[in-house]
Amino acid sequence: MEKIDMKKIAQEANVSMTLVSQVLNNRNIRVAEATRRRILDVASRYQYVPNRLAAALKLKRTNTIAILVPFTSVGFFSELIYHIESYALDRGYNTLVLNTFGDKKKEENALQFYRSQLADGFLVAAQNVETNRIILSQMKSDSIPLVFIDRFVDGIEAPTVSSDHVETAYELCRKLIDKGKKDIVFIRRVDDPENSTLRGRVAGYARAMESAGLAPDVLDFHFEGDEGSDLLERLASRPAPEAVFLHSGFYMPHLLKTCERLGYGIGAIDFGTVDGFLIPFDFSRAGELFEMMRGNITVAVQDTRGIARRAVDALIETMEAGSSVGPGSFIPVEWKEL
Amino acid sequence: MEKIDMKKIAQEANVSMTLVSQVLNNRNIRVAEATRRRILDVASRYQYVPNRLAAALKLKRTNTIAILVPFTSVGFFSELIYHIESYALDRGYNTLVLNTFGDKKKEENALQFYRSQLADGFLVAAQNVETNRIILSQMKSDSIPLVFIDRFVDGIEAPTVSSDHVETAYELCRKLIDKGKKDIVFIRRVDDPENSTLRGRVAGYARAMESAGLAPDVLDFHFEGDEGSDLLERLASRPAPEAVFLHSGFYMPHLLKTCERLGYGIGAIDFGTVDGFLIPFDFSRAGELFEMMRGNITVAVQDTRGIARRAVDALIETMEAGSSVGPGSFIPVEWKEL
DNA sequence: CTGAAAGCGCTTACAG
DNA sequence: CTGAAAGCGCTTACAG
Repeated sequence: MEKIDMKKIAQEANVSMTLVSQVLNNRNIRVAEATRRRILDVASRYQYVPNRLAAALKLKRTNTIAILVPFTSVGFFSELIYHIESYALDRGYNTLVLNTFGDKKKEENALQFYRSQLADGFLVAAQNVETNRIILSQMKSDSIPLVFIDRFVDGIEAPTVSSDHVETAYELCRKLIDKGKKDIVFIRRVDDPENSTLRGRVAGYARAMESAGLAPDVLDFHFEGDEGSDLLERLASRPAPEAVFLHSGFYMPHLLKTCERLGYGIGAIDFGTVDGFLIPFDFSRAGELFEMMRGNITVAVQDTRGIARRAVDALIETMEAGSSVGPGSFIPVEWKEL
Repeated sequence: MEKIDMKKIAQEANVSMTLVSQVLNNRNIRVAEATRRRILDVASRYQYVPNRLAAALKLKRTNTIAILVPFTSVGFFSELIYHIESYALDRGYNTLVLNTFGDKKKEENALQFYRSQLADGFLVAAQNVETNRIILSQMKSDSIPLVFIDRFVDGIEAPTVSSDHVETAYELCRKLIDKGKKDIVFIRRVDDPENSTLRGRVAGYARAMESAGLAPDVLDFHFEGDEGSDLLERLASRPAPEAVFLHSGFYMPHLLKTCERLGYGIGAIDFGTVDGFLIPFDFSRAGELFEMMRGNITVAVQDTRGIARRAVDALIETMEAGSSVGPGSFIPVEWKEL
């Protein structure tokens, strides 16, 4: 089967390429119905599929939204991608996911992508803030439409759609305080310290503690899969806390395993975190731990669907209007206690 | 900041576009070092980024691999994507994930994508077999490089990289038989009946049962999220089984919830499945269930990393050699008992 | 060492 | 109603 293009269709149907293009793209021009049929017939006979590369080159628009997120196989970002892709498709846009794997080099490459014109707009949850600031500001100066999702980069003006991380953390910490806890440690993974989400949560936690006359107590750990974590050592060097505020549910299984190895009386600890978590089937003693924790878990669940839709709307608005929409929006979280 | 292209760089540097292209792409031609510097300087001064659309249009190659998979936020496909992207990048290829959401229309669109030249080759885990057969055979006749991953479509000749689903199911069923179980029901979601993976597992299960003089017993259910499932009714109409072979661990939480609602003595049932599973944090009674199941779970865990790498290798070989590699390969599974 | 020119497959004023 | 022609931004023979 030989390769077919518009030129061949035009020859075969005895019309000009102009007409072929118009008809195939459903432009509402007046064409003789017979001519129209002829063109369509030839196209389908040869199983013609347009070359989007060529069209995009000419039109300077690809009808595609790029989503830049750190890779996660479960949880917040994974759900977010699902909802973004699904909703963007409904709104007539293709999507392109650029995973960064927490790798500076890869995130940089992904961002350089933008000027290679493969996408009309970007939804960005940047991970390596330092690396990205430069590229993101280039994007701004080239007026590439850009919306931050979940997190933002200081100094880059773009709408941000996210939960209100500060308020959420404040409320979560208040809930722990209201249960009578005083010794509440905020546990955070620090591999990504400039992450605005994390910073916001720390700020909300600290404000809640201070306003209750308590001293904020932040414990940092490093994490590279179940192997390279120093959480155990960090926790071992101090007494077991009364309550724990873990900045993201993503690390909850790891935290539980660690607590277990340290021999903590898990039933006595209150846990608060953001976003639900999943326990792996081969997590030994998972059953007992679950039982012990019952009644001591507070979770702020982010509305990934809401965030996704608002972000896509904001980006499309920016792309189509050519103007930046407001300062972004906060999407409310949902609380779960169990 | 004005838009910069090769033409402008050429003018600015007082050379031809040819030279600019050569230098910027590191072609090893002999250029005066001064000229070379000049070109590079101008390019970086204007923050030049090449238009990959234009290059791809000319070269008829994008250096991109498309991955077509049904969307899953956790589990097998999610891990697979991670390993494919990561390894493909190591081998110098960009990737593009096309999620299908189990939607015929969307899968069709995604496949039509192929001839729009946005990718040089495809890794396909097709979900809607009927819809796709036509398009896939078009791809074959256009000699687009294609490798099936995990599952294949009958009648389309392309290498398939996957676990040996038949053998794996046979062995899994044997393990249950060896534990002394006779009443072993195979539970499967039937929304995707032509799925070759599922078919293979049923075949392996049936062979193991028959070779032990037992009657295969397959129970079908429909599933659309936790809401629209008829598993409860299907199970309720019969006595509790001695052992269950669930075709994929993905549905394990759903099965457990259902068993619990039916009041099964879960400790008495042996469970066998393929791929690990994750228990949601808000799964009520998860703890007790975990405890009851201990010692009764057998899982065949697929080697997603191995599958991903082999598949990418096979695809790249096909793309670069222009010739189809062999009939594909099986990647061994790993067994877990707990 | 270097450049002029054709062409990848589209779209769209512009001119009948 | 319809067509000839320019141009999107690259790459690559081909010719000095």
